[in-house]
Amino acid sequence: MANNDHNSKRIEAKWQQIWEEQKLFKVSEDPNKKKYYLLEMFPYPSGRIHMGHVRNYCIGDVVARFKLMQGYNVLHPMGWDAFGMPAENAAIERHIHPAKWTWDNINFMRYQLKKLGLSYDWDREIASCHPEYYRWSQWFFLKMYEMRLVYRRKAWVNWCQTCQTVLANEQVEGGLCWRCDQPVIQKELEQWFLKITAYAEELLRDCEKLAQGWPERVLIMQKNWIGKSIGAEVDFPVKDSTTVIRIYTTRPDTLYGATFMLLAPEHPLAIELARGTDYERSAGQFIDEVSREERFARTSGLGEKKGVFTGRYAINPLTNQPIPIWLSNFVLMEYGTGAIMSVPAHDQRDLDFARKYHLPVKVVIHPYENRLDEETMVEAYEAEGYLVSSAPFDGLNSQVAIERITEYLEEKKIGQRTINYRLRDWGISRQRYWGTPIPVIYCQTCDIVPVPYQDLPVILPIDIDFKFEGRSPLLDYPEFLNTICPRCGNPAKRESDTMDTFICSSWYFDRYTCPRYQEGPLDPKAANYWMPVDQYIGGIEHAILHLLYARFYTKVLRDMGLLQVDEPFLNLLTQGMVIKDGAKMAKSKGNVVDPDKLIEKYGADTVRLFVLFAAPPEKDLEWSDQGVEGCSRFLKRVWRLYQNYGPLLKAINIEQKYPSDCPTEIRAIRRKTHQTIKKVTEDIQDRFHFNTAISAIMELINTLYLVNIPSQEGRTNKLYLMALKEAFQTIILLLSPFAPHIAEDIWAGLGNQTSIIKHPWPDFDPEIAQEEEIEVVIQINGKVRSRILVSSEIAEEELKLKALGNPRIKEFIQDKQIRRLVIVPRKLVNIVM
RNA sequence: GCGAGGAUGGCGGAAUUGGCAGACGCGCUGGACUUAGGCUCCAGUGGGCAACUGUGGGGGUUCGAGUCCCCCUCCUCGCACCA
Repeated sequence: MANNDHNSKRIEAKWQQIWEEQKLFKVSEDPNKKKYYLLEMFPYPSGRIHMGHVRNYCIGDVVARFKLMQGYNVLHPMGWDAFGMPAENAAIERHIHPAKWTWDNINFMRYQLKKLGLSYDWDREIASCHPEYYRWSQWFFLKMYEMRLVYRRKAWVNWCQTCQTVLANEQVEGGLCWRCDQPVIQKELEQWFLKITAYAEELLRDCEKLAQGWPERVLIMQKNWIGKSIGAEVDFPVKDSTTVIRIYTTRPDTLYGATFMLLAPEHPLAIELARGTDYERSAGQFIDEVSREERFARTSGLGEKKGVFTGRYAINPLTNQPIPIWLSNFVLMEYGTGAIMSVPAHDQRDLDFARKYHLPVKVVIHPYENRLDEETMVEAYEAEGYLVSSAPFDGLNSQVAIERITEYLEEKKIGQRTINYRLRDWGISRQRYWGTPIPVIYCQTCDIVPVPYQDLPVILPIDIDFKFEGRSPLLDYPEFLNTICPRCGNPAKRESDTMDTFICSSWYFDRYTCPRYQEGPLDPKAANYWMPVDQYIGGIEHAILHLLYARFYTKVLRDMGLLQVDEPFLNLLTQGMVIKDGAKMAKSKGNVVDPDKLIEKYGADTVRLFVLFAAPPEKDLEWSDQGVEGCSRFLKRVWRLYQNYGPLLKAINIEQKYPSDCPTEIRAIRRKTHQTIKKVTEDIQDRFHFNTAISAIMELINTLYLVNIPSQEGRTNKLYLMALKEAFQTIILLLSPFAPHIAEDIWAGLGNQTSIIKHPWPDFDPEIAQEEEIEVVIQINGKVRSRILVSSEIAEEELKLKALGNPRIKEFIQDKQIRRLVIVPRKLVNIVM
């Protein structure tokens, strides 16, 4: 038994301890080495590691170990995204203090991660709930306040009643809270905002820089989220009044077709316009009604389009004709100017509205191929065409007209070219306890006073009477709330809201470069040496939220002079989900596989190997217990080879040169060895296709099982043993990023004194890898009819003769006419008849 | 509706540049070892008795298509009144 089983528990514990004692993965800046910053998304300490984490971190670990062996100075850190709601929910449900719950989880999960044998520099570990981390989150807040990138305003916010807090737009998914799946309602609150919109253009533009290293779909999602649109703002005077209403449109070419105007019910002029008209009451009722509507229903496109007449008219500034002003629920106050001109002939939403309320439809653009009928049309014509009923612009192409009419508006000073973004400023206030306190003081005389830098961090009190209910306990904790105004010295109140946790994850990768730095948030030397992250690995679920915020922070930190990069993550790998029985592994579905139990049963090496072998990283991974068995079996096969021939091979010195007239069998072993190095190296570094890399290693093992195992005669054949040792040693080296413990143990067993990670990644010799004989396919009319073995250096002419001379082929050809002969060197000969 | 990705044996997946479809693993079948089972080792394994046929379906380009082009079906993901 002992011989067949490598006793994973023993050797894994042994090597993990040695790696830790020798601080093998500890790194520092070294200007003489090429740096490589490899990062996986840090986990939320929810309690236990799940398979998604295992997959994420194993993928990263292969890359880290591979780069280490290639001689890079590799930064590979780990930490904890430790603030957030689940800690409070656990507190409420189980009466455990969020801090205790969080730190217990961190300690357990760190222990779990260490059992996987991951190559982290644990000395750089950070936890975002630690005051030495969040003090700098507060520092950034104050700096951004100085830079006028932070502001406070009353705003309608997404409110989750279950979580008792505000959600950013990005955290509302289909009208439901991203965390608890409960409906989100609207509430008006005083909120702190970060001005991410100030960077909208740069965030959009720099997507181009990421096109090489990021998945296209992530960039598309980001671009859509930023939602740039180019158009014009146009002033419409209100009839019988001095008031002017400004609208935003992307289609100035349709201005002559505007037959009515729509205002958002929240528009400041909405109720004012209706005042004194016959429609005042119905308008008021309508505004009231819409305010109670769910935001999701209103913005989903599925809700009913409703409206009400204000009783007033605006003057179309180009036609000088009066058009009725209506209010409608589908116009949003937050976008553009909160008012639109309606061109029913050329906008489907407007057409639906016009037909419903019997408002006029006026065609101003005809397609080139036919004419529209405004009386009967049910589909708005939104595409390109030529202008009609547009006085001086008639006949113009609509694309051209956009430019011309915009110029005309600017000339007449009734409008201007305008760019709008869908992206809104980032509301960061959360009415929760377990988060970074917002470092602000409210004073009756001085109003809003930022906490002075020297008073940071504003410590989140831990020794607090936690009431275990939804309301933030800070609100009932006078020792925290009551303070002195730093400006006038009078009693004042602290802000009791905390920051959105996405703040923590927006700069943690910067802090890893200098985790214990005291003089400021970042040590410029370290940050500028390591940043940007060369490879970032994580789940696709963060495609918008986290990645956009992190990009935003990077640009802000650059503008503070703390960083020299524009983008934080050069390359991004979004790994697929772990699936079992056709569904994502989830507690609620009862299909979770516990990594701990698997490690207990098979060892970390097997678990690592399986999650890397079962599918390429970007695809979903279908869990298979039998697949795990297969990987375990493979490692045992490696171990058995080592048990049987390790001592023999250990004694062999492979420094000696192979003579040029090496026997065929030896050349074949060496060829396979070097082909495998080539395949594994390229699969890891060019494609991250670890599944095919592993299968190549399996092939080499299979080859060694089949070759003539050293008999008595073989034992004296030095060259043969050298080739075998070269092959086996190569297997161990190539396997080491995937299954590092068994590799390390065998490596030591082969007589090596230093860790395998210190050994350079093997190089392949293209000449040795080159096939001597290749099989060439002979086709007749594209169908394979025969195969011949030829020298890989065969001349085309000779190949042709061999193909035509092949007996089986001769039979097919007989005396028929050959119309064409296609020869693909080293691949095939196709005879066309 | 718009955008992106996908569909290959019984299963997970290979095929990187238009050139032998199915690497590797699982499963299955047979053999060896064994009192027996398991483990292990070896061999076989897309379908079809065969000619042949086969990468979701239909068409096309090409000497040659899983791969390129057109049309269609289904699946997954993202966005979805942003004027």
